[in-house]
Amino acid sequence: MHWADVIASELIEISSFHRIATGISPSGHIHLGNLREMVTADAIRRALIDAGGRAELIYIADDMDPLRRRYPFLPEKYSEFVGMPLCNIPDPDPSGCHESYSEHFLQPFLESLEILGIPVETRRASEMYKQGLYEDAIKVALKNSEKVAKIIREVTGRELEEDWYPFMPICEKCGRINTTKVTGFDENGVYYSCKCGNSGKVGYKGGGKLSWRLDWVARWKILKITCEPFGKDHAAAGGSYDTGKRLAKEVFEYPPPFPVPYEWIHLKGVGAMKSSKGIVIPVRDLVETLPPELVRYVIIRAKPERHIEFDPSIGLLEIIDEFEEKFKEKDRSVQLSLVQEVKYSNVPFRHLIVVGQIANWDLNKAIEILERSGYSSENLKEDVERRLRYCKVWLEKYAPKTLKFEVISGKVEINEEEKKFIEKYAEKLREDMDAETIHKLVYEIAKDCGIDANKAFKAIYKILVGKDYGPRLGYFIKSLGVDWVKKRFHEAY
RNA sequence: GGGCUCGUAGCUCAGCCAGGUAGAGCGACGGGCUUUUAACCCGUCGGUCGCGGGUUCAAAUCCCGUCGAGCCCGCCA
Repeated sequence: MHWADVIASELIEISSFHRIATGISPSGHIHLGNLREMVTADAIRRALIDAGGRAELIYIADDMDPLRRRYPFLPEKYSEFVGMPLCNIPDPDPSGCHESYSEHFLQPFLESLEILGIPVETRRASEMYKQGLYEDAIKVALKNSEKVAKIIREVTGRELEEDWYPFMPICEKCGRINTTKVTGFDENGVYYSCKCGNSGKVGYKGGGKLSWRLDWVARWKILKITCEPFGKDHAAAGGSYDTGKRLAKEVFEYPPPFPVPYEWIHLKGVGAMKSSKGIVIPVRDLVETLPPELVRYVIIRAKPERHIEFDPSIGLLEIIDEFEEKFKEKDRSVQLSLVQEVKYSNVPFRHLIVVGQIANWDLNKAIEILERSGYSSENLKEDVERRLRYCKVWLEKYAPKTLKFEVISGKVEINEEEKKFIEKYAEKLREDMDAETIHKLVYEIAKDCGIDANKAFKAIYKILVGKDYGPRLGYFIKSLGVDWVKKRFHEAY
């Protein structure tokens, strides 16, 4: 049974309707590692529906979260914004394409979610706070500060100051949220003093936010969350899910959601993807490189509790092979990955890599080549058009050099034997020959010259692509144009 | 100090939740194929399921312990 179906079957015993929450932080590029949370949630949503239940996905974008420090990808002057809520910090892109720091990272991610077929209700924390949705929760938390502190002490073993409050006001003077300290509260608002020297009072609607461990729990109740995937950092003993469970029951009187902890995705040879370190593959980039079903498949094929070692290069090619194979078997991971009804032709991605390069990414030329090689199906053109685009991007961005070739010009060093072969070959090569004839001619001429066919092929590849090997020769020469190839032979030595 | 995950063929992993004669892909080796760049087809080799104990008619699977690897929490979120 697929992991998503196992979770769905457990959920459906609790209720037939579920609200699944996700909470990826828009504090930097949202990357493949973050995406795991969304795709995991969506796989569960689909599994629930397949099991006869209903489900909705909610994404709480915590744009009230303060900027922790100036990350390496940020300009120098961003030091001054450290501590301010992300929604109040300007777009770090020099073009200022979005209205705030958080929107700059959030927007492309939301676009990607549409491409990935993940229907999600997005709620921004800043808006929820301003709308007053948190008001009751804040009051409950403040009134129960001692109880909250006790729970946190018991679960985490951490010491909290006597006058600790689970609320972080935004300083009206310096705009920071992590430099303030609550000094008291009443019906009108929360009183604070800030390290900047300012002190004052903020309201319950948008004047500040609950500290993380409380904020998370408050959301569960406000949005009626029943299930939530989260990173294993939250899942560790004494982590925020542990405190959350108790706070939910004892302070907010709401049952904690069904937890689905998941592991990090590592970038092969680099380590865990961390937006703060800038080692990431942004989701936006990924959906331009791979068909959506494959992006999903990378995540869905692995159980959430397992590490994923993501290799965007040759390793990805192996996953694509696997996907194409399992696609025929109606594999469950494939089912849960498909976004729309896509009709795959029988052309492997691996082969498109070669054809695309020969055809110089021209669709009609590519189709022509494919048809000559015997591929045919109703949806060939439609499918190739779609996947050829991805293929090109992948090849440019992630493919190992060994899979790329480039038609070269200029002189090439070849020996007498090779020269003799090339000359004879060029002499016999004619424009009206078909690919197969061109190909067979190599063996013929090689035999005449008394050289090994292998050497003959190598000689030609050396001249055309500067390597000992290359794409299947007949089609290659045909698509380059026989006359052009002859000319190339002449200028090569 | 605490928690989680992993340990099964040379490699990557499936199988474990609901116990019933160890699987796949890749690699290697042998063969086929007048080259789809790491194409394709056929075949062979390859594992005391980390280790020790327990439960059971029966354990890779359940339980206890132990060793090794990785990560997380004990700042913030």
